[in-house]
Amino acid sequence: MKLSTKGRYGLRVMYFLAVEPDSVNTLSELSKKTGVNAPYMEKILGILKRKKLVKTVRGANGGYTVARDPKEITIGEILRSLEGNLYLADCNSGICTKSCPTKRIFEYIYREINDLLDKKSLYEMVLGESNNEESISR
Amino acid sequence: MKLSTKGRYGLRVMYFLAVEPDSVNTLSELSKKTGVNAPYMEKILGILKRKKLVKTVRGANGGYTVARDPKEITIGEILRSLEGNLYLADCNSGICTKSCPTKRIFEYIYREINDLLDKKSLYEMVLGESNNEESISR
DNA sequence: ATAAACCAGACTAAAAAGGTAGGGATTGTA
DNA sequence: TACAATCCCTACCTTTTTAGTCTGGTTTAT
Repeated sequence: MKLSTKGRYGLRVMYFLAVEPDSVNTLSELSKKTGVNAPYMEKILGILKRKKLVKTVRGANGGYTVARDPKEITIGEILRSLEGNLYLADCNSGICTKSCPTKRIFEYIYREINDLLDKKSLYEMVLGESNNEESISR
Repeated sequence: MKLSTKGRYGLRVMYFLAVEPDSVNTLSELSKKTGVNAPYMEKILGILKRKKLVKTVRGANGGYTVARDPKEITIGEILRSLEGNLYLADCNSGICTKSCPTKRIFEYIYREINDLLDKKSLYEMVLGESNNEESISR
């Protein structure tokens, strides 16, 4: 159970976009800032665009911006859009019928993790450096 | 970000062992109960044994039992033993230097998820059916 | 002895992740 | 209008991981 690079790189690029929400970053700028090769970064940005987390400006002088107020975008939303659903359970096997305890525990964990991730906004992450320090590094 | 079958099957088998902590289950019994084919179940049990989550009795009439009091075993311990560390971050790239916000957010999430998983014991999972119902299905 | 059980490691097929490539569409500017 | 800068899209490929299989052990109660 590990986040893939898509999730990590995706969150990283969202950070750089959120830092300057009013300026347009080109793919090559974002590739440089994040340290991720351009074609792969482009793929990730494509996903983020389809999920309406980034906006694009096409043509010359175009590029990418964050689609919405970073205060309204949660870490959970970003990760789910790139990692697929964080759904852990998957009760196959006739074993787990109506009241399967394994299934219920997975559903519980699933909800808790998502709640947790949705409590943290992209904006808080940007602020992290300064005022959130103490709540983050315990 | 999804649990592999190892984690799911492993938690399932730990549940069946915890339900009757005093009886010895053979591999084939556990394979039947969990609905997982025997050779693969055996592999999973091997991992759980090395992690000291199950005990074995070798030879005829042998089998598997839970190694410790289910109250002392957490869901997190089980999942980590099968899924590897749930470590999400991994700041490569000179980009993320001393005060990388992405790294810190991942470390924060990592701790929170592990805290969460370690708050739930195997015993509580076994009880789930009856008294934990309302806290689990919200 | 023998049969019932666990043990250990190597092998393989399938899926997912990670990365590449290349051509197409859009648009600001000269 | 031409052209260069830009996003856009799909298909492909390689590597790693997952999931499962196989074989041949070792241990021990009867």
